[in-house]
Amino acid sequence: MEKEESQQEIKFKKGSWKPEEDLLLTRYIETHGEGKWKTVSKRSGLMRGGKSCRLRWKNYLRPNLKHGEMSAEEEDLIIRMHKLLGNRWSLIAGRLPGRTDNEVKNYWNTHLIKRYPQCIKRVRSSESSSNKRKKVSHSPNPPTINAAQMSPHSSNSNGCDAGSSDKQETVTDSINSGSSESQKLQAISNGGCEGTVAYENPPWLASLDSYSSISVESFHEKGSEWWSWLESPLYFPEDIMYPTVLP
DNA sequence: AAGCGACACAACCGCTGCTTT
DNA sequence: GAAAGCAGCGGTTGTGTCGCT
Repeated sequence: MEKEESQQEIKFKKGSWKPEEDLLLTRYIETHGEGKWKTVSKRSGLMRGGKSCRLRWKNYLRPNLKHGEMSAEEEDLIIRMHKLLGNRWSLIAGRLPGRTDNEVKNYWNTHLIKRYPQCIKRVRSSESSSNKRKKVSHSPNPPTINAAQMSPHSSNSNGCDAGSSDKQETVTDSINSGSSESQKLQAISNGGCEGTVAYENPPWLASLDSYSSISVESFHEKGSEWWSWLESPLYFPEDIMYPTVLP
């Protein structure tokens, strides 16, 4: 049985999708709806794996998708969100109507990464200390957010800028190490910076019931409030995280 | 005009976590 | 509670296109 299926998988077609395949998939989903991708791949007549079907639909065929150049607003939001969430592309894409996680990821990797190389370092160093993919809610509701990744970056007069990979490591190290609960919370609420926090703490800190995550329920409840806060210029002063735009 | 390298984007792969049995 | 199956995510790779020599 398993052997049979694995043999069948070998027959799955790979590579670029042809217009007629797109049409088949679109018609099938319009009739039967999304989901059960394994079934889609079998019943639609496509010789494609379920994963491939899903990806094609989500990234290309789905209605209301935007293609083409990112607007300045979208780009700005990506930068802000990336600073906050790191490489959580699906979350970032969720705030960009019509854009997919793959598109955001590609855009970041091809366009923005050149302009903000200091940010790569920061994310990599932060991910190296918490490399495991963070839990994301299965429901369509907002996900669980890892508090370490949401830590606000303080303004500073003590070299504690948000672009500092060292400082980011300090935060995550502190959180991941065997520090006490209160020390961990301190590390988060200070954004890893000892001393003054020049910018107002984020509203979600008040809702933290543990150092590691914010509950789905509380995020759902307060989500829009937090997002609008996130999007405010106060939170990510451009001159701190991105002091220069490289030529 | 041909060859080559860089770039952009689509698609694949491996892994994780949730749901179902 | 354990195992299996499935969906989704992020990293990586493959391929087509464009510009330069």
